[in-house]
Amino acid sequence: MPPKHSHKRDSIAEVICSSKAHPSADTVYAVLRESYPSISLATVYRNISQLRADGVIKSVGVVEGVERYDGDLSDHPHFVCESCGAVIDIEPQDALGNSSDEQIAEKYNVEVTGRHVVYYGRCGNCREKNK
Amino acid sequence: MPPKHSHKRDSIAEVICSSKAHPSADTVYAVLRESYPSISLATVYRNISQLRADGVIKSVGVVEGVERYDGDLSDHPHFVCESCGAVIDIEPQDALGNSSDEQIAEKYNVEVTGRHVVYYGRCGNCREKNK
DNA sequence: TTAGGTGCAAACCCTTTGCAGCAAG
DNA sequence: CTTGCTGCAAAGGGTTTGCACCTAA
Repeated sequence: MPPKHSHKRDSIAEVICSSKAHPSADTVYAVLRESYPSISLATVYRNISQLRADGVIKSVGVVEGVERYDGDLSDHPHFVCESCGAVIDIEPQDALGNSSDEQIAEKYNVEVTGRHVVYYGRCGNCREKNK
Repeated sequence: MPPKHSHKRDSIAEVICSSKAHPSADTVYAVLRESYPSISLATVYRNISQLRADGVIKSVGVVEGVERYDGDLSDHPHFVCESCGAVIDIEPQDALGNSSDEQIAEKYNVEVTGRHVVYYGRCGNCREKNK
């Protein structure tokens, strides 16, 4: 049978995709309570999980113990404020190797104190196991 | 008065700094139970926190819900296996812009499916607040 | 009718903290 | 002494899950 439709799931996706703040589950929950006063946090978590599996949204990592999500699936850098936890998009052309910290600092009005490059995938062990 | 000395803290730092696996608090705990059968997980967490504040170790982020640590303070890329959670060091010269995914895949025997560049620091708002 | 979606509450799990006792300067 | 370190157990806080009910195809 054809996949079902869920207004709430659509709304959750919309909140994440239309925001530039990389919201957490709890933030999405707070926003949606205005439209769906009875919505449950569990519903938000479950739908976020499914939206991730469906490739509609992705995680940008855990900031201050809370997972943050992004509706922009393109591979791009982020800036994380260590004071308030804000997550800011950095344009791909400003990535490491193309731009200095000073250039990023000026362009995005931030102070860069550190950077981190992470690759994801499967390690040699897991590939051997045909996982 | 001069700062005190703690054999356990030294051992915790040593486990992290001598490992290339980027261990979690729980992994450190498991290792140290061999030398200190009565050590508490709380002690591991407290000392990790202090070692971080002292700049002896740093966090490499949260993998599968668990924080991982690195005794190599240099700014370098990592590879995270999405199957088993392994964290592998990537040499700085292989960072984005200097190396293709294929080159990384071959050199480190991994399969790269994604990458992420993160800058850390203070955002404009927080700088205005003189935080 | 029937697989999937939802709310609620409890469970989970990693991490932190309060407290009393211990150890080192 | 006096400050810091430790173990224990409990508390915290974000996320997941079991269950019964509801909803859309």
